Amino acid sequence: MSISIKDVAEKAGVSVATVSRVLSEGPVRADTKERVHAAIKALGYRPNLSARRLRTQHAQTIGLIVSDIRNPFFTAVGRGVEDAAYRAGMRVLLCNTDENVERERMYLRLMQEERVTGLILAPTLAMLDQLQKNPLQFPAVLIDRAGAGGLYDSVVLDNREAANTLVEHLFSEGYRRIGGVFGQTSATGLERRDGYCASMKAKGLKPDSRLLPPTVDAGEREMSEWLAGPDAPEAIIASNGLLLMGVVKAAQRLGRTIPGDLAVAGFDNEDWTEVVGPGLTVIEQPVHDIGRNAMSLLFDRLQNPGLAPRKVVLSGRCIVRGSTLASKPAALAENRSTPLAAAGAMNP
Amino acid sequence: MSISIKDVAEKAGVSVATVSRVLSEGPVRADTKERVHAAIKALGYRPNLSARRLRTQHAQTIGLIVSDIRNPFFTAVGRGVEDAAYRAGMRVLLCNTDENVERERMYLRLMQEERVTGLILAPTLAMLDQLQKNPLQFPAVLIDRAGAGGLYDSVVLDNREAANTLVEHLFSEGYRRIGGVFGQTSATGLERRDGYCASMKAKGLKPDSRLLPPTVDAGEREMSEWLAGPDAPEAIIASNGLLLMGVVKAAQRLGRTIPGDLAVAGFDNEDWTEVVGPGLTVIEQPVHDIGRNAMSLLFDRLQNPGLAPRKVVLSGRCIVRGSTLASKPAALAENRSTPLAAAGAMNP
DNA sequence: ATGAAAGCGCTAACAC
DNA sequence: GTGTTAGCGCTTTCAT
Repeated sequence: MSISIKDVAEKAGVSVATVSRVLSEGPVRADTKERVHAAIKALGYRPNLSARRLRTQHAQTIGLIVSDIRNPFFTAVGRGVEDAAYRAGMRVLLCNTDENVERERMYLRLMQEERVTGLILAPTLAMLDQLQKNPLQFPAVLIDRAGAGGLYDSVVLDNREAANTLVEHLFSEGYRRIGGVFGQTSATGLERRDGYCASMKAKGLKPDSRLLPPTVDAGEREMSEWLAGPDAPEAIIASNGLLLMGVVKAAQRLGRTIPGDLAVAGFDNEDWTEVVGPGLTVIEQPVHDIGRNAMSLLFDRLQNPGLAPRKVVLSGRCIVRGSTLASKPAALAENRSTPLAAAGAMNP
Repeated sequence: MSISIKDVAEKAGVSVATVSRVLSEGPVRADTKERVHAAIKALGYRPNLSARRLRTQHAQTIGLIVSDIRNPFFTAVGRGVEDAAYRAGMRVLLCNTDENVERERMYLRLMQEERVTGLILAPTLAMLDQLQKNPLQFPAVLIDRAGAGGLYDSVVLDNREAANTLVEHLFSEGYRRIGGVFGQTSATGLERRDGYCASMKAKGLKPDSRLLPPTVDAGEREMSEWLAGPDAPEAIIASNGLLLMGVVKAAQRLGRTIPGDLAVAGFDNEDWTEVVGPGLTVIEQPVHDIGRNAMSLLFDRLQNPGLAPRKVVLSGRCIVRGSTLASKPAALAENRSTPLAAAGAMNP
């Protein structure tokens, strides 16, 4: 049994109500306040948050459910959320689903049991569906993966545009046999594939894409087969940082040079994409903004629950690096370790 | 106000005690149990965890305080902790300190207010000191950074041995002017530096090391200056994944080839270290085991608070890749994108 | 400015 | 097997 407000009251010779007032900066005479503070310090008292939450009926807690916090995209978004929550005096309850609907459901239950103030969620495809049928009991904002949405606030990337940007870029660099690997568990993966397919068709090219679990291993395995086969592409687009890593690993394993044998472009401007090989061309997402925007939508809704659902669509930024510039290989060949030569931004 | 156990009791025509018993799988007649379950479903009832925790006086919660969850080392450790907690039916409360003692103190306070069952903590140097003077009120396990420890259970890497392994390896490859960059905020960084210095001196070499904030930027900045100056090393050791990335970026920015102009070795076997340049020689830490071991120490202590503090020391594994093999550059020169040629493991 | 007391939702004696 | 009740630690009227 730990120190309670009652112990403090006793020690300070006041009632528990007074102690409570001191804690919440209520109206208390200066000298009593002093006595209470002294008692708190002497006893090492810390208020019990469970009790406080039970009494006040608000948890001051934001739930954050993502697929895998090891994915740098979600770590960054998570920090954005955390920073905003922290400024608002709220806790963040973070959960990983591993793209597993069972776990997702479990954590959703947990959020309810914690009576969270609000929820920020990157749902799997399966969950997205359920969310429409069984709406959540508390305010929620969808991030990264909103699908057609409708019921919820959301903040997402313009996935089709971004995919189109990559295709355009590869096309303009002379590539025609452009393949794609996309995450199969999220609306985001599907949208990027849609954008890719549409863009290819618009150019009279034949799209060739694979849907995979969004992991490094799956990407490496699939690409190893694909690159070894007869229909190997000359350029590849990967729909997130994990698959992108898988593509690079597969290319290296098979001894394919980048961009000589295979041009590579993808999503997520992680640190390593700048230093690997000739540098990788990627779509940079405004990761921190995604978290911040989500929190701001959430706070708006908390203050005004009647609001119509809003969808914030952010634009990616295409960072061109050597991995898609086979047409000018001379600039790269002379020095193995200065692949930054071709770095720059287009389509801001 | 949300649905409470009372509403369920009413709807099912039983007392709240009975509902509670149903929830905790207590002795209840089958048909009443059924009625209660029906009521729960009909009302969409979910128990209030704050109330339950208040009443039962245990939070079923493990606190986890790390410096930065974006650091893949901590993300991995975190998953180890989470998995173990999950199996034991416990929540994990995760907090990032950014190596900032203020935030660290704040989160420690939070943990107390949440009345966590136990705590797993990677403290800064400054906090490590305070922990000895003001012992925590609840069971805690130190990870990654235990210092001399004494008061707490801990699980750490054999940092001196690992640093020594890297020096040995570089030495045997013919390098003599071996520098090092180490994190300045953790006991771990200091230990690795100690090991490095001792090892260098034992060989009659002059250690040359820098203590830095453990970030990519700090590493890149420091190394950029160092490499451009007159006392540039011919090999460098980086004490964690972030500094290692900084080293690589600096080398690239200055046009230094790896390992031709600069050999590079470091800690943390992250995915990208395998694909960058000729592959980076690193010490692989048993990241998942660290989390698991920490949880198991914690559970032991919860069951038996009288136990003397235990320290678990794990060994790293040195994975040799091309970044330290300048002596055989021919094998690497022929193909820019197959740097795995020299991969292998020593010192298991 | 301060205290007395009710009650948030739940579990655990204790009765029957 | 089930109901009654006390109380976990806190905040918040309502008195004074």
